[in-house]
Amino acid sequence: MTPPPPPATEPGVHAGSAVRRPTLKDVANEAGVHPATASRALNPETRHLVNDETAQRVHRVADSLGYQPNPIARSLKTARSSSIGLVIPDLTNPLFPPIVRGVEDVLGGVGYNAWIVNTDNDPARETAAVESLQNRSVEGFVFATARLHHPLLERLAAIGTPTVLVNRRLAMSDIPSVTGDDAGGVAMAMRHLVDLGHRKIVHLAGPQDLSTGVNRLRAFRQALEDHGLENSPSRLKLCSAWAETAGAKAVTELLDDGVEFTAVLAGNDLLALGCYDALAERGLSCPDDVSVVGFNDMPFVDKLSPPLTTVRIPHYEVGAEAAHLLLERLRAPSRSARSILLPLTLVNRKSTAPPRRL
Amino acid sequence: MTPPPPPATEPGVHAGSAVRRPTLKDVANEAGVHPATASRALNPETRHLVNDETAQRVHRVADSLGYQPNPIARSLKTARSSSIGLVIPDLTNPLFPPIVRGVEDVLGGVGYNAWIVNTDNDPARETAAVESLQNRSVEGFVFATARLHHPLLERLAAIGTPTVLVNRRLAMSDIPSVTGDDAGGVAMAMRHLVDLGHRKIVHLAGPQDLSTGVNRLRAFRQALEDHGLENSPSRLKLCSAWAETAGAKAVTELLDDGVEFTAVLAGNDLLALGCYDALAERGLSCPDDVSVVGFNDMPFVDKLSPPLTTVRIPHYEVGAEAAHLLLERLRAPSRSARSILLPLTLVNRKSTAPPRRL
DNA sequence: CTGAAAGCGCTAACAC
DNA sequence: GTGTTAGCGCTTTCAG
Repeated sequence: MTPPPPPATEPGVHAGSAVRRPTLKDVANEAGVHPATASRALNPETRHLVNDETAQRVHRVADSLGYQPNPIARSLKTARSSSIGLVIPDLTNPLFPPIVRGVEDVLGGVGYNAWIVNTDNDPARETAAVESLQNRSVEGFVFATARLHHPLLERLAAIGTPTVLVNRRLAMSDIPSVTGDDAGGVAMAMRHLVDLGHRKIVHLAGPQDLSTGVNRLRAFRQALEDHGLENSPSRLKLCSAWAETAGAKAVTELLDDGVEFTAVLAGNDLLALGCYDALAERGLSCPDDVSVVGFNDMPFVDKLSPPLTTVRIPHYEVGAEAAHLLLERLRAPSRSARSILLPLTLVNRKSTAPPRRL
Repeated sequence: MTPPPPPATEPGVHAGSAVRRPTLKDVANEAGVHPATASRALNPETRHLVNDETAQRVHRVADSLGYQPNPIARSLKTARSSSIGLVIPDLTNPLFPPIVRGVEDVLGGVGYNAWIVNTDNDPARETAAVESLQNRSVEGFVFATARLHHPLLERLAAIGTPTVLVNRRLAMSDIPSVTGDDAGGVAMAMRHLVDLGHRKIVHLAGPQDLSTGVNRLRAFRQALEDHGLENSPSRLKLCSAWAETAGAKAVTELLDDGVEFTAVLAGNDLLALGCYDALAERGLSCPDDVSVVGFNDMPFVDKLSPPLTTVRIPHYEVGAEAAHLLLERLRAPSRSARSILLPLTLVNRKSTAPPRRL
């Protein structure tokens, strides 16, 4: 003799104010139980505390009413928000969207959401963003903005805020991170070049305040040594930014200085792009005159002419793994922090060939 | 005789549980006023209701305590969340990041935030996402996923949910939107081609269930007429997706069918890319044999060979304008809904030239 | 197993 | 101008 269900509201789409959304109390009343019982019945964690029959009734009523728990009220009570902060430099940099999707896809699977903020690499914006996210009670953070020395992240780690880094790491800290195996990637790229017969290889190194920049440079030096190649300082150009212009400038200077090289290992694809520009400007052909390999496998670098050979970083997986790490951390704050190194792959296209000139 | 301020806590960065974050009550106690008064003093909207002296004292105490209002508690009380939902097909499509940043940048300026969800163009995912966002009490939506016929959006509009569309619109509905002026863009592109001397121009039309697809096609036909060009059905290829493969397929079929053309107007850059592929496959050169113009000015299309001439849509501004429209709507729900058409620009690069072959 | 009661932090009537 | 009171919707002791 349950009362007839009320006129079914269109599930999922409620009016701004046309019909008040049902609350837990409504469900409880309708089901003839106390709100606390309804709460227990509806929450998977506590469902076992309530009589199975009652629980089913509550569920039926909830469905028929189109009841949806109010996460805000729940948050206020539990001080948990089912949300995390995802801090990136700039969404329009094609590196980051796959990471974001990786994070969101795994988070979404367990009812979590991410607040995304762009810092444009401005520490002040970053601090403000973190503060604002903390106000919104995020339970943890994923940062793609780590610098080698990063006071904010160090402080966050010190006070135990659940945090996972992606792509980049701090100089010294045990903050869990998910990064590509830069050293491995560089080794692959260098072996590729050496196998092709190249002996004079230059490196366009990225900013040395970021772990990626220093790791790739270090690995380059290691590869030089491993392959018995001369480690001349002239074979190295430090670029102040991961930007096309910086890459072009570096290669132009190399050329102007009369440095001999048949191949260049660019710290990333943007630098490689700049390299293409500078080479073209000097009437040098790629790969006939010089081979170049990039890093990241950005969208459309396969459309360049020649298509860019590059080291692919599994960005989506980076994001997904980071989300897993963070969730794990949130569930069991005690578990020791792990970091993950993801394998990279060389994508061999047309921008590398055996050296023609000495 | 104000009591000495407590030891200053590191502002902005609080421990997970080390020190409890100060609440309004703490501030009120410290300032010797009732929480309600503190609330009024701290809230710009109501600050005028309280004695200026008292208000200043409250502010001082709040600062010294590092007090930050809890948006969750406020939301629960006010039923407003200072957040909106931003629904896009896929963040990894380079079209969308600039839109997202446009939205977030203006929203952030007034204390709003956006929840971003990806639907992968799946209506079921979209419905689920909207529902989940409604649970989170978003105050409104920006949709980049509109189809000509879109029951969900129609329902949302019907019940008065503040909503703004970007890029695409519905067939018939007065939902406010911010889009590029597709008709104008196509007209510019066609005039460009005609001025170059092209008379045989084909159009690779995008999906016809999206407003962009039909608007660009309609404008193409209009341009044919305006310039006195023959409107032969063979000069048109409908593509089932905005994808490179679809573009390649279309052009290949055109070639196979012996259709004569010296220029192609691609519905978007991806289609243009496919066009490049198909042309190359047949040993045809661009722009020597055929000129192509794209649509969108995606990142890196200036790096193709030849660099793609395309119609640029100001995506960032689209997002920014949409945010403004939505905010306005949230402040004054009554104000009549406007839609905005943003001017497009032709980016003339190297992929168009006077026709060589007839 | 279920109900009662309290309270998360804040704001909005309503008094005074 | 300020305090009082109540309550947003939910969870969580604590009793029974």
